[in-house]
Amino acid sequence: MRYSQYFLITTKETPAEAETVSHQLMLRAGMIRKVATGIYNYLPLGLRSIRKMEQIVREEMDRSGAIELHMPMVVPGELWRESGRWEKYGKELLRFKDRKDAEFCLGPTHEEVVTDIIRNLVRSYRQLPLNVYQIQTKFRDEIRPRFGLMRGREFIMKDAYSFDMDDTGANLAYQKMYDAYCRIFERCGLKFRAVEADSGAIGGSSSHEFMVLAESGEDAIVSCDSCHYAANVEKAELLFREVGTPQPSEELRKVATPDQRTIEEVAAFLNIPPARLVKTLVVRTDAGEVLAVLLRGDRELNEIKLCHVLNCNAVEMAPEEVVREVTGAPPGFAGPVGLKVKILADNEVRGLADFVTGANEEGFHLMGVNNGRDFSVAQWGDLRIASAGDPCPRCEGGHLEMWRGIEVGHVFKLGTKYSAALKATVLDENGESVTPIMGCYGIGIGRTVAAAIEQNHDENGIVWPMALAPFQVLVTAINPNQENIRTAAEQLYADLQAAGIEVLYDDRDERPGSKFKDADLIGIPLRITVGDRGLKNGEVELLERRGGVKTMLPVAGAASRVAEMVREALR
RNA sequence: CGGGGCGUAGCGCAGCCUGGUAGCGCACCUGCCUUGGGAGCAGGGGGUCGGAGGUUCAAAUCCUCUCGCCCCGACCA
Repeated sequence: MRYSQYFLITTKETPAEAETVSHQLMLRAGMIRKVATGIYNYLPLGLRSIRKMEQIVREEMDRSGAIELHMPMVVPGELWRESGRWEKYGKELLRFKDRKDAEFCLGPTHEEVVTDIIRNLVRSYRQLPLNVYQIQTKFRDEIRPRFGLMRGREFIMKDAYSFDMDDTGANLAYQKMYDAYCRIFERCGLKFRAVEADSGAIGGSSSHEFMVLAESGEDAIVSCDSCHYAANVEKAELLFREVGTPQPSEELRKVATPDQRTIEEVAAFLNIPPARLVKTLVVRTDAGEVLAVLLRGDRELNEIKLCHVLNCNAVEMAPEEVVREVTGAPPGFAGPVGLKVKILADNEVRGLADFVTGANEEGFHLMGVNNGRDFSVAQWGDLRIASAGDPCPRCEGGHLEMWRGIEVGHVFKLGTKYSAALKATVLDENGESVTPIMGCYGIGIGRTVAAAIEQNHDENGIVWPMALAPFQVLVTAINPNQENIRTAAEQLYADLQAAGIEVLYDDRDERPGSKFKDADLIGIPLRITVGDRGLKNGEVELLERRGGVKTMLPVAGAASRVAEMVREALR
C-alpha cells in the first residue's frame, strides 16, 4: 500500500476524549474514530489489525474443530422471553419494536439464537458433539462505556457454543476451547493468564477468564506465588482456618465517638488499627430482604459471594432510611449488638475478640464486643474480597499476589440452562430424549487489539506484535522526489510485496521528520529507510520498532532478508 | 442513576467573570523554499460559538430549558 494513496490520518495532539494509552494511540494513529458514546468507526488502519485478530481466532477455532456460522444481530424478543432473560437482562439489552409492533433486541450474546438453531436442526446424538462459532458485532447498552474499544457498547466478539450429550463430552469441549484460547493469545504475543471466574449473568457452573496483564486493567486478579492457582478477585476463595473460639477479656462498654463514621475515622479517633474494628454493613437483596453483614474493619465485602450465600441475584447497600429503621441510628454507627435483622458474618470474624463496632446510636461505638456473648450470628461464610498476602486456597504455604488485568476472553460451562429453557432435545442411542449440555466461549476482538496496545507501546507510539500489526513492514523513502531514492524504494516495495509481505510504502512528499514520527506512532514492527546515507554504500537501514535496533542491509538482499524476519516473527 | 466538568474551525485551546463586528497553534489550500526525527517565508479558505427560548439597542459572553460528551461514583457505615 502506498501511503500517499492510503486513507490514514494521524494527529499530533491527543484528543481530549481519551484517557487510556490504547484509546489515545488508536485515535492518534487514525485507527478508530468515535461516532457516539461507546460506538466507533474502524478506519482502514484499525480495521487491518481487527481483521488480523479475527483471522487468528478463526484459524485456531477451526483447528479446534469449531465450525463458523453467522447469526443475526437483531433478535426476536420472543426467544429471549423463552429463556427468561427478556426480564432478567436489564437495560443493557437494547430493545425496540419493528413496524408491526413486534419486540426485538440487539443481541448482546447469542445463547438463545444458537439454541434455537440446534433444537430445530439437530435430532440425533449422531449429530453431536457440535461447536459452532461466529465473529459478529454485538451491542450492549453499557452503563458507562469507556476507554475506546476496551468497553464499547457496540463491539466485535467471537462467540462459540458447544453442544454435547454428556458431561464428559462437555468437559472435553471446554478443555478444547481453553487450549485454543491459550494458543490464540500466545499467537498475539500477549502476556496473559487464565483465571477462575464467576460465571455471572450468563449462568452455568464453572468458567475461566483470560486476562491480559496490564496496569490499566479494569479487573483485579489474584495468583498464588507457589502453585498454579489464579482467580478473579470476585471469585477467589478464602480458606477458613479454625483458630478456636477466642475468649473475651474485656467488658462491653459504650464510648462516645461524635461524628466518627467511617472505619478510618473511628480507628484514628480511638487510636486502634482498623483490623480491631468489625464493620456492620446493612444490605438489601433484590428480593427486598434486609440483613446485616459483619466484616473485619479493614476488609471489603464481596457482593458476589454474598449473593451466592443468600441465593439471590443482587445485593445493594441499604439506603439511609432503611439503615435508620434497622439500627436506630444514621449510617456510620451500625453494630451487631441488639440489631433486629438477621446477621451474617465473614469467617474471619470468628477469630476476633474484644473488637469495636457501632452502638446503633448516633455518636457512639461499642468496645470490648464479643461474638456469642454480646450477639449471635445466624450464618457464617466466606464473604470478603481477597487481598494480597492471603493464604492460597489450593496449596500449603502459598500466598496470593494481586494483579490487574483486561478480560479478553471467557469460557463457560453452561450446563443445560439454555437447552432446557428452550426445550432443545436430541435422541440418544436408546431413543431417549436428552437435553444437550452446553458451553459458551467468547473473545473480545477489539478489546484484545486494544489490550495488545496497552501492553506494547512506548512514549512514541504503538509497538505492534507482528501478528496484530496492520502492516508488517514500512518502507520510508527519505525523499521520493530524488530519482535514485525513489527507484530503490519502489523496487524494495515491489520485492517485499512479491514476497507476500504486507508493506506500507511511505512515498509521501513530506519531510523525513514527519514520516518518522508517524512511523513510530503507527508502530509497524519493521521499518526500512531508503536515503542517500545508505544508498551511497548500496545499503538501506532496517529499524526494529521494538528495541530500536538499527541494521544496515545491502539493497540487493534486503527484501528477502526482511521477509524472512517477518516469517520468523510469526512462527 | 448520583456528583463534577466540558461543548467556540478537522484537532488542541483562548475569549465569557466585566455584553459591543470571533481569535491562536496545529491541520488544510496556493506559491517559493526545503528533504535523515513533526522546517521556513508569503498568501488563503473554513465557525448559524451544541440546540431552543428569554433579557438587551446589542449575546460566544447574562438568565431559563434542553441535547451531547468526558471523568468519578454507584462497595462500606
